[in-house]
Amino acid sequence: MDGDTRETIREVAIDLFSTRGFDQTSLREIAERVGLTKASLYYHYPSKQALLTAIVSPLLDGWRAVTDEAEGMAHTPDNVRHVLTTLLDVMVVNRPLASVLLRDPAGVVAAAGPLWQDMIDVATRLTNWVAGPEPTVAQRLRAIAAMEVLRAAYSSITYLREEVADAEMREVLLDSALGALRR
Amino acid sequence: MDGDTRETIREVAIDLFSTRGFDQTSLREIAERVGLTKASLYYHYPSKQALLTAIVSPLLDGWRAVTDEAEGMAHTPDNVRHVLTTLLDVMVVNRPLASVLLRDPAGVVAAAGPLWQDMIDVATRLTNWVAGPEPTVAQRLRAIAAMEVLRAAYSSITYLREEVADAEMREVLLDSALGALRR
DNA sequence: GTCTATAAGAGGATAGAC
DNA sequence: GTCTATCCTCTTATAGAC
Repeated sequence: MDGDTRETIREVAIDLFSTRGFDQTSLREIAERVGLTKASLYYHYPSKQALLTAIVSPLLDGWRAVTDEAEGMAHTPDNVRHVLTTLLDVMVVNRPLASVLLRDPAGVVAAAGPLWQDMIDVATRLTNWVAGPEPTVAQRLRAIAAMEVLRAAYSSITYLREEVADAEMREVLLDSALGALRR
Repeated sequence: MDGDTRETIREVAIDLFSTRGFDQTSLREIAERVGLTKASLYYHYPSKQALLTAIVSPLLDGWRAVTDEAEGMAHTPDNVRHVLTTLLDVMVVNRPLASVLLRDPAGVVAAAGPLWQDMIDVATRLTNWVAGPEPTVAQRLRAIAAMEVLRAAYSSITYLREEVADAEMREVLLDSALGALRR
């Protein structure tokens, strides 16, 4: 059974957006891979932008959940570790999906509009929490750096040919992020 | 004197590519901002791709210089610090230019072709050197993470509203990258 | 060196038959 | 739900006058 055409379209789109980029991927290509015509896609999604939104939303939801939880917690070393761990989980789970953002930020920005602003806002809130209360500029820079380390979960696809076990990646990157954070 | 039209075009293109993305920026927009017509651009650059190449090449050259120097050095803690420092300098100096790459990697990949492969190759060589001789998977992950920290030089534009002095940024990010690297 | 005019094509999106 | 056919707009790029 291939019951859910809508879901198939979403999966194909994730694959293409994450490798070729959002702008570089035409609806014709997606339709071809799914085995439909361009016009048929519009029955399932009213626009290319709507398709993008359907793809990206789960990641935003994940970030928001982590952020909401964090902001209810005191900024202790244990809690920082916990928050970074949870965030890393979200990133690893949504790996293919997040590549969509990294492949063509400009295209996503142009298409996603307010959704993108939401992502910036959530990411900013999270970075601010990680930086701690009344942070110095240096602490804020370190917080940004720590977040960038987690991004290595995606870059590693480019640079490491061999497969890395999710568990090892989580462990190493968490420790590395904490290293980037402390003075 | 506005003697060098060619250089003016390059500067306007960097500005637009880095904010709107390579694909999202049309030659019409560039021409408009420069005060020429689209057709006139083609007198100075034979194609949009050639324009991109002219923009990106200096960054590639910078990376290559750092990489070549690194590969002639032993992998000692002092040398690692030196290499990361030099790389950070290159990134800070070429900040607007590097944003072109980050804004629309997919578009750049599609247009730059072999040039892009060169960049991947150089970045890979550098990451490998930073990981040290016969590295474990964990060491390679940490090397990737350290490189990502340097990228915070660019992300900080998004997250830090206030201006950060180049000197402070270099100091903090270098220390943070070293923190990400060590176990 | 810069212009006007135009070619040649791809993209997203819609109308309406089946 | 899927199709064919079409619209409209925008793009990169070229031809040729000045």
